[in-house]
Amino acid sequence: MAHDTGQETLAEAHELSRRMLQVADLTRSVFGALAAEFDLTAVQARAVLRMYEPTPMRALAEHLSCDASNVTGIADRLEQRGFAERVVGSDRRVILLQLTDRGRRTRRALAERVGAGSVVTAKLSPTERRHLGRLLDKMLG
Amino acid sequence: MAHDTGQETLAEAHELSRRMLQVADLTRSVFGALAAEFDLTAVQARAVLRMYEPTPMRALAEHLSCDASNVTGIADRLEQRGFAERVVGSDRRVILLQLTDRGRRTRRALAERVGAGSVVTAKLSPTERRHLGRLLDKMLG
DNA sequence: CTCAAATATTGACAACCTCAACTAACGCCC
DNA sequence: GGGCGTTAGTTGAGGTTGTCAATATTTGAG
Repeated sequence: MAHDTGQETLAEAHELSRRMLQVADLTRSVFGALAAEFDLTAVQARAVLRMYEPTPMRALAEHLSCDASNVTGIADRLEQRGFAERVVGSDRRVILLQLTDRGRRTRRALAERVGAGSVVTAKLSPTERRHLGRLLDKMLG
Repeated sequence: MAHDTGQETLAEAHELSRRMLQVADLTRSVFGALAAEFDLTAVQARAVLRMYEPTPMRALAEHLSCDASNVTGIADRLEQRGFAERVVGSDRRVILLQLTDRGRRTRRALAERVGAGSVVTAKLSPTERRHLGRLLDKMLG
C-alpha cells in the first residue's frame, strides 16, 4: 500500500463492474424510452438506425446479433406499422428491408436524438468526453 | 478550430453515443453469457445477485425496474429450478424471496466471476480503470 | 370498525429469442 | 445440362420477459 503500485483488490474490480453494468442498464433504458417516443421498441429502433440503405435481413440479424428467424418477426412488425417494406434483391434469395418515407423521417429524427440527448453528453465536460471516448475505444478494440 | 475550445460537432457526439451503446450491448451480452454458465438468464442472475438477504418481491421489482407482476414469474422459475424459495414475512402481505443452498453457492460464484472476467478488466490498465471509474461515477451521479 | 393503501397473484396479450425443419434460389463442378 | 451442397428467409413450437387490469389478502390509520 506504500505508493501506487497498480495493485487492485477484488472489491475494486467488483465495484467497477457493478458501475459498468449500471451505466449499461441506464444507457439501454434511456435508449428504450427514446425509441418509445417514436413508437418503436428498442430492437426495432436499432434496426431502423441500421437501415440507412436497403439491408438484407441476414445482415440485420448479424447487426442485432440474433437468429435469422427472429428478424422475420421484427421485419413483420416494422412493415405492419409502416416503417419499412420488403424488397427482393437481384439475388432472389435475399430480401432487402428498406425504410418507407415514414421510416426515413423517423430514422433521421431518432439519430439526431440519440446523438444529442445521451446520458453521457449530459454530465461530462468536453475533456472528459474525449477521455471516455478513448477508453471506450480501447474496450471495444 | 484554432486551439481546443471544447467545441464539439454533432458527429462527435454521435460517435460517442454509438460507442457507449456498443459497450452497453457488449457488457450486457457478456453478462448474459456469464449468467448462462450458471443456467440462469440475465434477469434471473440480476435477481440472484440482489438476494444477499431475503428480499421482498416488491423490492426485487424495483431493483429490476419492472412491474410487480413480472417478478411473480421470475420467482416462479427461480423456485422451480431450486435457486430460491418463497417465505412469508412478518407483514403477511409481503413474500420474501430467499436463496436456497444452491442459490447461495451460485450467487457467490457468480459474483466472483462478474468481478473478475469483465469486459472492462480485460483491456484497460489499472490507471485507466481508475479513470473509467471516476467517469462512470460522474455519469451515474 | 371501516376503508384506503400496499402486496402479490392471475389472466390476457405482445415482443423477443432460439432451435429445428422446410422451401426456394444460387453456384459450382462434372 | 443436371446434380448437389450452400445460403436466405420463413414457419412452428416453446420459453422468458414485459405490460396492464382485475382480484384477494393484509395492514394501518381514522
